[in-house]
Amino acid sequence: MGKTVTFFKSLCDQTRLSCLLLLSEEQELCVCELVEALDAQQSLVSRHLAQLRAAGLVEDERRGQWVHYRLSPDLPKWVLEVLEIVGRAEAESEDIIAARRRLSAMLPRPPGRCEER
Amino acid sequence: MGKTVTFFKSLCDQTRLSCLLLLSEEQELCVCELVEALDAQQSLVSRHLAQLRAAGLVEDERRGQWVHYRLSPDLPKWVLEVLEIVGRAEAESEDIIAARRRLSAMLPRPPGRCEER
DNA sequence: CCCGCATATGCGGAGTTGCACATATGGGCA
DNA sequence: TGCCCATATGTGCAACTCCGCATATGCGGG
Repeated sequence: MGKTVTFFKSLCDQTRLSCLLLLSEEQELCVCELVEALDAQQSLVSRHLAQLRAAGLVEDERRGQWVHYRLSPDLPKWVLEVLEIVGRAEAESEDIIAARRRLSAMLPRPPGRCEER
Repeated sequence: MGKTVTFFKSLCDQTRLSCLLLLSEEQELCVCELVEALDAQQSLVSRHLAQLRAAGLVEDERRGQWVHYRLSPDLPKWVLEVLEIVGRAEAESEDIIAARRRLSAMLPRPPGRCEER
């Protein structure tokens, strides 16, 4: 199947879209932060992240108990452009605002995040 | 469901994506042209166009026996930006090139198109 | 070594999607 | 009116998606 179609399949679910947009904003988040931000079940988030990884959109890195996700560093330019545009368009959406609020309410999270808690 | 997610659901099928990209290029196409360009069944194309119409992405206009489709005139700017970016990214794809070839091979089609045949 | 926390995955069910085939609708034309 | 062409839609099926629940895995600390 076309790579482009595969890319859009990743964007056409609210959980995955929110993950991608939050990762664009925050550079890097661990699973538990996304679970909190999206107010979703851990297994759900984990599964969608696995799909994003399979699609090559994100990469993960284990640090201790935590697994951190970020956008893949080698995404084609047009993919980044699309994400940026969508990010701007969605910036004021209920979902994203609520997610950001829950995220920043988690704790004071100095650089290093989950490791500190 | 979020409007954004709905939009991407429209893009995540190859038939619909190709329809949208061809419509971006050609301004306006009738169903039989899309059927030819995509080398697909008429019922398939018609159904996907109906989905795009339901999503508000295209509008149709009956002219005699033919129904012409074009992008909706009131699409949000970010949607047009995404379509443009994808159009550029997909411009060289097998699918689109073949579609363009079949389209231009249909006939000499002066402005007015299907009406002339 | 064992426990607990963070994360991943097996599994099954409900809903959805994409498709082909057949049929319906609607317009032009003899 | 009757026929033909372009388009839309009903129907049934196979495949796939999304989800929750339960369980597995991986890691650090006591």
